[in-house]
Amino acid sequence: MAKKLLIVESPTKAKTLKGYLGRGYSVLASKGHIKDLPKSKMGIDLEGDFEPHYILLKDKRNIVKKITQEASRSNIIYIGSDPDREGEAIAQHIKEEIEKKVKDVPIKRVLFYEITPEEVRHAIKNPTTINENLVNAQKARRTLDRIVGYSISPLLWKVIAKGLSAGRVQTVALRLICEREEKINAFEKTTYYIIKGIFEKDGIKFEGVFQPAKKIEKKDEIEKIFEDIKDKKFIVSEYTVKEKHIMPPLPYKTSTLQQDASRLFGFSPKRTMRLAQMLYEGVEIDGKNKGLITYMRTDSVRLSEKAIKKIKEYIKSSLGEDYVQRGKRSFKDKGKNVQGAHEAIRPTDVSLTPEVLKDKIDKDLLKLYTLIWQRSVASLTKSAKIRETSFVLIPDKAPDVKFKGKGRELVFDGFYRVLGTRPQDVLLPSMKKGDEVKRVKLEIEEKHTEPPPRYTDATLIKTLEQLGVGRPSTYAPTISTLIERRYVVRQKKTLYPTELGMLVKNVLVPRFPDIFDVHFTAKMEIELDEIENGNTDWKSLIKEFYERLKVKLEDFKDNIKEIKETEVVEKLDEKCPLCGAPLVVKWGKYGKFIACSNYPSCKYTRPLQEPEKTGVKCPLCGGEIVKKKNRKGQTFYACSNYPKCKFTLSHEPVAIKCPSCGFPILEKIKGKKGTYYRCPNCKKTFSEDEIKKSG
DNA sequence: CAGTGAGCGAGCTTCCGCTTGACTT
Repeated sequence: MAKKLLIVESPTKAKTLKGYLGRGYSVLASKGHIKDLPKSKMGIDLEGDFEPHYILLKDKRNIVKKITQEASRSNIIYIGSDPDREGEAIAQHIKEEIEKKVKDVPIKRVLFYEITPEEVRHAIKNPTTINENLVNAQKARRTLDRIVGYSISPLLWKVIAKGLSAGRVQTVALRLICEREEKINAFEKTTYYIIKGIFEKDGIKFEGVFQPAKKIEKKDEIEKIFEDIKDKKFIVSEYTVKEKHIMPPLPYKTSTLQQDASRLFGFSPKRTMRLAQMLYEGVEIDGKNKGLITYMRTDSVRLSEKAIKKIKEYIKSSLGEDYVQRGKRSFKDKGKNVQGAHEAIRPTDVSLTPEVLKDKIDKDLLKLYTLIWQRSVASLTKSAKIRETSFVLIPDKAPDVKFKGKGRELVFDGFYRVLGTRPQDVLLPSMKKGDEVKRVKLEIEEKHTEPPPRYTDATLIKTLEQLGVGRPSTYAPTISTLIERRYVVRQKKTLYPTELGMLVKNVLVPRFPDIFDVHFTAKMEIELDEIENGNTDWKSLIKEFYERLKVKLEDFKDNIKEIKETEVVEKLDEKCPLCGAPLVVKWGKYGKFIACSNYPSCKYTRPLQEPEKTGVKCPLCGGEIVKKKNRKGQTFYACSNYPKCKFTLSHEPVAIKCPSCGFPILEKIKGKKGTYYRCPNCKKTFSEDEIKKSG
């Protein structure tokens, strides 16, 4: 019978700990939060004391039951949820639930900063109590997010369409994407000119470019310079050689892993996380289950002492002493708490090289694992060294026309050897000041200034992280939400705002400028730090926040009609065929539609775009068959008399009589082996040849 | 492989952050 109970968040972690602690311990996982605000209502007394009314999550009932059962059989209970704000709240909630059922069993809080037998033993030997300040900071964070989300989203339902949403994180992400689009639209392309030269010395050709500090936008201006120098001698006026060290990259954390997986493999953040989770939970290797990487939701780039030692040993034995990074590398991330809940994302066992795992795990898993493995090993490999040479050439008697260029040579590959890539060398001849070089070719090149690029998953996540908006567990879901709400579409890797996304951003940002300011979250974090340090009372912070917000909410509500009329609904020149009132374009759940301005007394509506006609008559009612889209965006064909007539087809109809049963139309189906036809009535299929023969 | 689908007008939508499953066809 187990006498001690330990509760952690992740089931995988629980399994590992069980292995360390052995008999005498029962280890259970809460699988994240067990309590939260109710989904169906605000759950906060906004006119009272702002205490959040957390309820037990439905899908955690069984887990909590198991925890309390096990608790009643234990002499002592340790709660080892993650050592951070959310983890502390989880600990508090677990404690509350246990205390409802089990009395007189001591409940302790333990903090694991690392999952190693020594660290775990140390943590259990030094238990503490729940840190109320951290719990309060979580309450503040949670209530603020709920208040923002649940009081602003309904405004969108009233003004645009039901089902829409707004939030501290998603609306800022949307804002970034939309404002970038506005910048692109406002961008004015300018043309400017440079002169590119190919030179030669000692049989080596190289490139130098004349690019004046002030851009030359007039063609005749550059032509004048060109004419002036085109036949002149070119002399080396400057030549410098520098050795530079290139630092190895830091190990991966969630955000950087998502960025690279997107950039290199085109994986969406969602897919990356699914794959990483599989690597974390473990893969069957030679009949044994083995977790291949450390936890994948982390904002830390710290590596454990033990891991550093192992990886350095690996580097020494595989690449030699010369490649092992000396001294201790600081993994500090801009003064952030290095003692966070998790390590960087790294392989659990560096000796399991990608080569070893080849053929043992799925292709995509191997791709991601390779990335993680290489990056972790590279982070402890020596810097690379390059020799960089830069030169300036000037045409004879024209010292202002400087042709500049750079050469580059990798003299020590260092960590590049682990990554399997290296910067391309650019070779230059040896030169010294005063040398003359041979002019091979000079030409004017037209250049254009470029607008800023649209965000991709990778660049959006990078920006959000830099702003401190969102957490490792939310980067992927945030982008998914924007796409689900139809605020944003992803094409290839690029994120484009939709018309709806722009509308939502334009309605919200000017009316709630501080909340949807890109720096709001960073400011909030400073306040939360004060709560965590015990310097601020969380309730007064939230009260003050809400008092300010309330004014803006009221303003918005007072102006709903006006906002709708001036910013959302578009008036048409057309009159309603039923009542003669003007028609308008409104927003619905599935996009825009045309409706009568007299709603609700007149209920006339029609789709904004007439569905495309196929020219084929409906075999049931004689109406027209039109091309439509279902709510998933897939096309199908249906009778234009819907809902009176419910005839539908999944493929394009053609007015050909079925050779078998005489049904008036056939479906044209594009299969893998070519096009064939099928009768919707008798279901028989016909090849193109058979159709031609039967006429 | 086959084959469903659409309503935008009265009962519900929505937030962020922690973590992983699963009533059956």
